[in-house]
Amino acid sequence: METLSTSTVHLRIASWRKGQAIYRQGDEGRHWYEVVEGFVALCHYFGDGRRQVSRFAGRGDAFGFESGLRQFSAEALTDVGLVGHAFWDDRAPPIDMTPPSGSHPALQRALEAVENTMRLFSYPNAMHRTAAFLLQFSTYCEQPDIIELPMSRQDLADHLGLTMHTVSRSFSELARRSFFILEKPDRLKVLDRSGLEAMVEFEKMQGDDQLVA
Amino acid sequence: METLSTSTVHLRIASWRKGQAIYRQGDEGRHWYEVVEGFVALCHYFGDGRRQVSRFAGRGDAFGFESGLRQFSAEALTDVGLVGHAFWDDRAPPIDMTPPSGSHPALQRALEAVENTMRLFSYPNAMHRTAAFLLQFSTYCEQPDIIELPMSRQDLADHLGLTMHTVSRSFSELARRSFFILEKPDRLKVLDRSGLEAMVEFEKMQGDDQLVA
DNA sequence: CGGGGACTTGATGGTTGTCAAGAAATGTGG
DNA sequence: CCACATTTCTTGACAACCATCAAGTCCCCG
Repeated sequence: METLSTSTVHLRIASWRKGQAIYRQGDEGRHWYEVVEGFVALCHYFGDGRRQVSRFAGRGDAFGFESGLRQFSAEALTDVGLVGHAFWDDRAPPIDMTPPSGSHPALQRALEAVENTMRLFSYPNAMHRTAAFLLQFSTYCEQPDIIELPMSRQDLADHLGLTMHTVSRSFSELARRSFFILEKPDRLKVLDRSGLEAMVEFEKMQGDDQLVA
Repeated sequence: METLSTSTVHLRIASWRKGQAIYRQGDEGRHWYEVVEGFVALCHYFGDGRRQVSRFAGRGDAFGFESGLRQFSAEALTDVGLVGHAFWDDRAPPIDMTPPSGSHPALQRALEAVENTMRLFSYPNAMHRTAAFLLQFSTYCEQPDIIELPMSRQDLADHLGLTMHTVSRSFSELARRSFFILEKPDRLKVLDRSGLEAMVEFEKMQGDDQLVA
């Protein structure tokens, strides 16, 4: 951990280089982190080599709440700047993580992020799932119609439960249908955002009269 | 909400009947809940009718942390007993939801539960995914080798990202291979637990030398 | 005992994973 | 700055898997 500056004992700003692991599955957790700059992939490795990317964390997101052994690895997709918070020091926690009475704690946001990811899996096919992901991810991008992807096709595949090939085919198909242009593999220019939103039936979510039993 | 007893202003024990909704997507969240008895499905409805069951909550699990509008519906799969905690009253929170310094707060457990669900999606096919779910769920069952399922095949399908038919076929195939016997559709007797565990390559998770980049 | 819902099973077509090859992008050394 | 090597990405062909449609069976409850 390359410390750049230290404001208090339990709060450190540090940076990692692209490709480095911030921590690994199996490590003992001592800190949780907020992303200041760049992108991090949180992923779980299985014994047989499968990898599950549970979410990508960008500016403002927090991760690393496992206080015992890490269940995930945190991998820097780009050069990354983080604020690290020590678990063992709970004097004046820098972010409110107390019960959900008013404030909006980091842990709750992490839960929502994972739940958002889970929703991707309800889409019927690879193209819809890919489109839904792109819309989700576009909120991280500065220009509204340019999506720059810090992660590889394999990272996306491990996130979406598909293969790299199917992800690539989905991109190509969406581009063929003029939803966007693939300027480079990791940079796409959105032409028809509302078309994408319609395609993924963007979570009307209003309490439409769904009944139980 | 049928109140059975009231211990303080912000903590109520209540029960729901099988099939009832504890709350619905779109409602305003006022409480979070702990399950005392029975099972609850947390599910998200999409505008086009798709349903995603993000997790099942059993005894000891907590749910309902969305303090704004509910993103999920909570549906009672069986008769259910719950402890409800009001958000707006933070005097003496009944369960520790403070930062992860030692204790094991309810919110953190919920995050882990969703992350566990996500791992199911990394399995290559329906049978493996089903087997992995059954092993996960068996921890709720009292007798180690009898799994009683409170949820329907459709609930399972919405949880696993499959159709009811494929879930049913997976059950039949696993039974045909003698991993268990389907005594009834909702009750199965496990014959070969270690075989199931081997099949799903049960999370060795040890920091085996996985490298990044 | 009878009716209705839930579950199971068969047949078929569409989608995705696999295997394989080729194209594009990236990095390196001259 | 260019040539080459390496990695990443794309695309094609084929097989395996799953969703769909359609019956049929089982189970639960009246």
